[in-house]
Amino acid sequence: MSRPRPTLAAVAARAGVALSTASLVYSGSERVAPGTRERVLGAAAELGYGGPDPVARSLRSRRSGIVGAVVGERLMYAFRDPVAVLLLDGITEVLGPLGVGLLLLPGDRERSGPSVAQLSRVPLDAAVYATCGLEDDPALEHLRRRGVPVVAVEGPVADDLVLVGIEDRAGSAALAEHLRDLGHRRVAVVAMPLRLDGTRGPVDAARRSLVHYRDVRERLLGVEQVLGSVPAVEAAANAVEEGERAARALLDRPAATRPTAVVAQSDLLAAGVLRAAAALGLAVPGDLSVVGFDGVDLPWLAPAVLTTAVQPTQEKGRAAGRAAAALIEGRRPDDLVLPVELRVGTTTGPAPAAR
Amino acid sequence: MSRPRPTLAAVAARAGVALSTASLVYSGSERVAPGTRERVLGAAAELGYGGPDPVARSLRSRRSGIVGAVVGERLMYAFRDPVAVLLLDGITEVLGPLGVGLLLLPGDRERSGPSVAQLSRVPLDAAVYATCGLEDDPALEHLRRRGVPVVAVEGPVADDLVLVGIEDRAGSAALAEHLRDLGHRRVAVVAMPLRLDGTRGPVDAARRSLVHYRDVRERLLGVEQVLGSVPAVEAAANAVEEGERAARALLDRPAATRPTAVVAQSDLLAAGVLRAAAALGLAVPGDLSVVGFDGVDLPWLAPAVLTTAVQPTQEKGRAAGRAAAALIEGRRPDDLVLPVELRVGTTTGPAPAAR
DNA sequence: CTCGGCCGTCGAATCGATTCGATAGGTTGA
DNA sequence: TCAACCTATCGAATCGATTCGACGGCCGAG
Repeated sequence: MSRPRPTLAAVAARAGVALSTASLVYSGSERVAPGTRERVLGAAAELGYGGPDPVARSLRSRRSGIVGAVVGERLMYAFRDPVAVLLLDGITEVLGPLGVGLLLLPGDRERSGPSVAQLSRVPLDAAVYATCGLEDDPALEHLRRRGVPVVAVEGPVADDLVLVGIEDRAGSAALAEHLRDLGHRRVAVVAMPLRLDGTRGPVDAARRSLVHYRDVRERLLGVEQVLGSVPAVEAAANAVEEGERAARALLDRPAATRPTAVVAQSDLLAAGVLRAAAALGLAVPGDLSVVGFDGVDLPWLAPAVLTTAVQPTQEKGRAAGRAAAALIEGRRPDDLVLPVELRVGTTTGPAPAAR
Repeated sequence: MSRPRPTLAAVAARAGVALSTASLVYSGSERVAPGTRERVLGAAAELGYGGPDPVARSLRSRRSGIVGAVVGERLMYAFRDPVAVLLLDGITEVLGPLGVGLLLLPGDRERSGPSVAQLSRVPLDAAVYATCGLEDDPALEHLRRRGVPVVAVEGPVADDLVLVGIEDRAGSAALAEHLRDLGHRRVAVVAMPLRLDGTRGPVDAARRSLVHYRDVRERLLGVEQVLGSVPAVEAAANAVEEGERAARALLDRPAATRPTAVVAQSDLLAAGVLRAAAALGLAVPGDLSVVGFDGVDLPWLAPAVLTTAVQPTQEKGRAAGRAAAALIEGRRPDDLVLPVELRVGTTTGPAPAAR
């Protein structure tokens, strides 16, 4: 057991062939005689040889078969978000059959990016900024120097990155128009975190200027483009409880000043808003209309159907996977922006008559 | 851009030192003169050298800094389970600071294990069977031949694996005792999948003998050990909807033959049972008591508090991470079984009087 | 003034494979 | 029968670092 693992050289020696011939057997070359092949495979079996060492193979072929997924915060938080999970699933769906594995690169408690120390020890063919991405992330600079191509999903924008995104702004605008057409005039936004520092509460101009996430900024702009400036409350995380908390701050006041509609920047936050509304005894959509964003499956919302902008999350993941695969092969794929679709559910209705 | 990346040799040449000296600089050795160090670092900066190639480094050091996480099914299913997410989070919490990355090894549609083709291309220092693990998984055999040490969390049991688990049986037995003490005599089980083949429905002896998951088997045994043989319905997946579906089959019948308590093998399934009960107009715990397992945070269950066996999921993950780290260093850690704790909530009560 | 020791640097072997050009042996056509 | 060709196998260079033993020069001690 503690014996050193046999190498291909040992196998070749045992089979009585040259190292290069044995290698040919494993690389599936046609140019090796059936008898020889069997002899090599036989020797390998006898020695308990488990196949060519991936590291040595990578060294020569300049390819590790590993793509890094930068998820930006602790897994337990990142994966609470169904969008992140679906996205990763789409990526692996494409990469898996190609024999490429996905390496998780979570940030730790404090920083939002992965540690450069870890990054520099891991052989990456490409990296995907999956759920996050500060535009001044030091890890990004490191990847550049290493020559690791990067796909950014809703992430940082730069010329040397391939971008896969969705119509955040248009989708948000469509939701805002829907509310405007229903007569809503007092509309508020519950925003996803503008940056990962645990801040929550009303968003003022100063805070507003600190937005680090592209999708957050775009979704905000989409609403403002239709409704003008609207009050916004930031959630400390993209999670149901945070949505509820933010919504309470917005809704726990007399009807005359209370918003008649809330635009949550994600379905998760919208679920929280619905819970807050229920807790405060507000009827949806009678007293309050609520919209989300993403179109994720929230089974426990039933029978309510959330009005939201449905994005093709899994397809976005597949696109990111395809982009990474292309980059690995040395191609440079085009940026891609996927459409979102307005889904009108049962959580929006005409604005209550002004009193 | 398309220029080949500079190598350490190029940096050394530029700095006018030997390759080995340059290497010393990057390996943080004390035995290099400050002036030399600066000259090398300066040359590296000028050339845009991003640090030593991880692959080459791994080849020599026989260490890749990568641990594989076998999650057994598609990510989108695996990560719907909060237990899986928390477990992985615990693992990365330990491994991350050690500079070790976690590589996801999902199964594909059909097989439950990762493909050997993928496995054999990836440099692994160790592997963790995280949420799954067939005892006859071909991937396991492959890892053995490759000499990759394996940590099994609730997974396959074998002498050459390090096991990290919880008191599945005792926890289940405690739940069963709780129900027995409350006077329940007609108790049914909603079981997690016995194996990953999409089967759902009543579990007969034949099916029962096919159980491939240790935790499922143990939890079943725990209940039987207290209550004797009880009817069980298998869910096709560990998910809320599947729990609901299984529970409907169990509960949609006259009160005289309906179970008065349901033991769900996970909190997710228990949530489904609660939904089924609500849909059928059954009061909990008046008409029906429900228990789960895991102790995960299900915010949308509020204000109900699920009676369940709370396992230290995250600590289990940390333990698995520590075990993997130990194995990488050549140590052989002991198996570990963590305790679970009965949490009595509001979903269990005295059995309804027999009519 | 000289010798032992120490510190910083260098050479060379090594990790385990891939891959291309070369070669030996056998076949085929003229 | 011999040249021309194939084909299966082999040798050797290569990927990019790490690491250990050796070496040269500078210092202090005798």
